[in-house]
Amino acid sequence: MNEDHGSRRSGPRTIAEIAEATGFSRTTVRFVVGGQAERHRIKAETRARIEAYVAAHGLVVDHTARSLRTRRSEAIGLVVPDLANAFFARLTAELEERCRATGRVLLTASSHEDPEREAQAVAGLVGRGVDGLVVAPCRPPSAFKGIRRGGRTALVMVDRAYARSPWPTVVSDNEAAAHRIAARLIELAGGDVDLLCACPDLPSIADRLAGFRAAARGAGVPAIADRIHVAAGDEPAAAAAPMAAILARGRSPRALMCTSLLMLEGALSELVARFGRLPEDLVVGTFDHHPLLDALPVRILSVRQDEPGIAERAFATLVAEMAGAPREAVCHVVPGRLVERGTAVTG
Amino acid sequence: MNEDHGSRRSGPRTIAEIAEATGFSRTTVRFVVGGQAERHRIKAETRARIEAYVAAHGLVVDHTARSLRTRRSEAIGLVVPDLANAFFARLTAELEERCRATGRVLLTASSHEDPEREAQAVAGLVGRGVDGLVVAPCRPPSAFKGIRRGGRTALVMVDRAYARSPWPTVVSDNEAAAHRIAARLIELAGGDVDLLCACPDLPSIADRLAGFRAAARGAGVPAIADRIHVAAGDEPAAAAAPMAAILARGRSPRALMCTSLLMLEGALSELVARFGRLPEDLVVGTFDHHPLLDALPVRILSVRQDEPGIAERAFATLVAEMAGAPREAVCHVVPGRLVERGTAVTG
DNA sequence: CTGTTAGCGCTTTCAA
DNA sequence: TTGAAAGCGCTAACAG
Repeated sequence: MNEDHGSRRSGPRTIAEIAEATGFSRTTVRFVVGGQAERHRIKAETRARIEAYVAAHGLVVDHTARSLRTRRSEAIGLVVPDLANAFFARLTAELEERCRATGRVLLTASSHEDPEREAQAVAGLVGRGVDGLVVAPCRPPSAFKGIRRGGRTALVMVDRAYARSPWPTVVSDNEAAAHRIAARLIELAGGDVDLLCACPDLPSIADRLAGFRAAARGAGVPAIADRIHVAAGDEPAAAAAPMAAILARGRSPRALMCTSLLMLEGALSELVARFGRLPEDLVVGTFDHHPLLDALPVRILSVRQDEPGIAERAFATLVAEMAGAPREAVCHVVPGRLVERGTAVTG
Repeated sequence: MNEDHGSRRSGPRTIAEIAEATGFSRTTVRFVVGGQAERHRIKAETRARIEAYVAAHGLVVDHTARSLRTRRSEAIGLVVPDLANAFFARLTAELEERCRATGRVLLTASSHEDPEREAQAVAGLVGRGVDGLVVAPCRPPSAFKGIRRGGRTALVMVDRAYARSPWPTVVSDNEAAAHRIAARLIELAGGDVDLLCACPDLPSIADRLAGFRAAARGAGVPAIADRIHVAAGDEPAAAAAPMAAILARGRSPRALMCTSLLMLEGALSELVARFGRLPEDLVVGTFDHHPLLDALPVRILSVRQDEPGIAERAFATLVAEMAGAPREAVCHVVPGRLVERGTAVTG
């Protein structure tokens, strides 16, 4: 029956168990394990006895119970389209690091670009009592209105700046970066440049398109609309159709700009399939850097988004709001870094 | 003073609030929102009134309070060396998906290969009351002995099978896969093959080394010990030193096997730095696939680990243990998939 | 069919 | 310097 008398248990103890075992009250125990022994002038011997017991048996304070009482969980939630995506994976890692450093934990969830899943994820995390939420939203954020439990959950958006979002937002400088890449490609290829993009309605992608268009306009490139090719989805296979359209011109593109690494992967596959290799004089521009790009036998420009910077801004904003700062619907823009490398193979 | 009378609040309600507002008891409300209306034969009108109220005002059940009472959190924890690493990112995504599908949430933490951080992460997650824990351990798992709160936290290890671990473990078939890659490289390069590796003491890497050695032995390759080059850490920059040793022979290696993508990246950088391009007849074998590998101008073999398979096995094992199944210290081996692609550039 | 009650382990306030 | 008591929102067992 009662195989568990409290003293035979292995594993860490609760505060009440320690109190009973040492003969002091819960309050006293809590003061010493909470590091408030000095402040409450606990007798040295009392303190020593309690600390010895803890050292011997261990202690894990139950955050569940603590949260219930204090109405805060020291946890923050993250909702992204896809955790396996390199950008979001790095963002997750950076946020997790900041959580750890401040004694918090990170709860993660993926929306797979599905607003319903996103809503479920948010509700689930809020129900778990997260103090704050970082979301890379897959739709205009109207759905977030009523979700905040008692209005107490802080919220910041990342990666996608929907117009007139009421939430603070942190994004990369997509338009400026796209402008820089495009201008350079146009310069290198004498204006003969194509853009391969997916999900043009996402704010981040729309900004990249705008940057591309502005650069083309600035350089006087004609018929730029015919040079913008939209894939059905942001995955390598979806790049096949638009690439077929490009290759139907009967020659390799001179310069190719991609709005994501996945598009680039798809494009390269198609080129390799068509020509047996990557055309030597091709120039490529892309968003999101990957070290393997350096080994490709083409001239390549990429923009590395500043995940640590984005994470830092988002986290700081979130913490400020959790600490009671008024929410401001500002959009923080974090610059990326342009990486240009001459082609290695022809060097 | 009392600006909040309970009915003026916006946002979802607690069960007690709904009970008071509708005039029924908490039990009744709980039965209908918990989908147990049928089972307890709640009057249809009662049910309709409650459901209407919920539809109008929303409801978020407080998992914090529920957990405190039920002693389970419907949450599982994941501790990996680095969330940004592509393999672990995919594993995380797969686990998160399985959590979502079963109404759980995933709490993530990184150890950065530091046993102390790992212990902190585990303690933090256990303190949060996770029902189960998936860990890619960075040291022999002796430290996990006492951590399980009340002995109730299920635990399964992934990616690294330490000898005589008392916990169920799920890993890739590193040795067999390495054997296959090595055998093929030896065949293609007439036995002229080098291995670049980091962290040879990790069980996964040790297994890959063993597979390499066995293949070399089987093919009668001489002086294989001289062909194994160890980097100081699993990061591209650390590959510089061992690559320098290889290149000091005055010629490009014929076949190069890497125990991780990061090693491969470092190796390719060095080759490009040395020769201005990748040597045309180089053959490369590596662990962990990446789509960009397909665009490299070298013949390449890679083993794609089966993250969904690993996640599925780990999750199933964890759920079984949480459901009361006895813990078995078995090691599940999930086969990877060998991807071989002829060189695109010389094709 | 519906309501009452007693805690889960913690923090907080008040008392001694 | 220490202790007692109330209660966070929920579930579970038992009464009607």
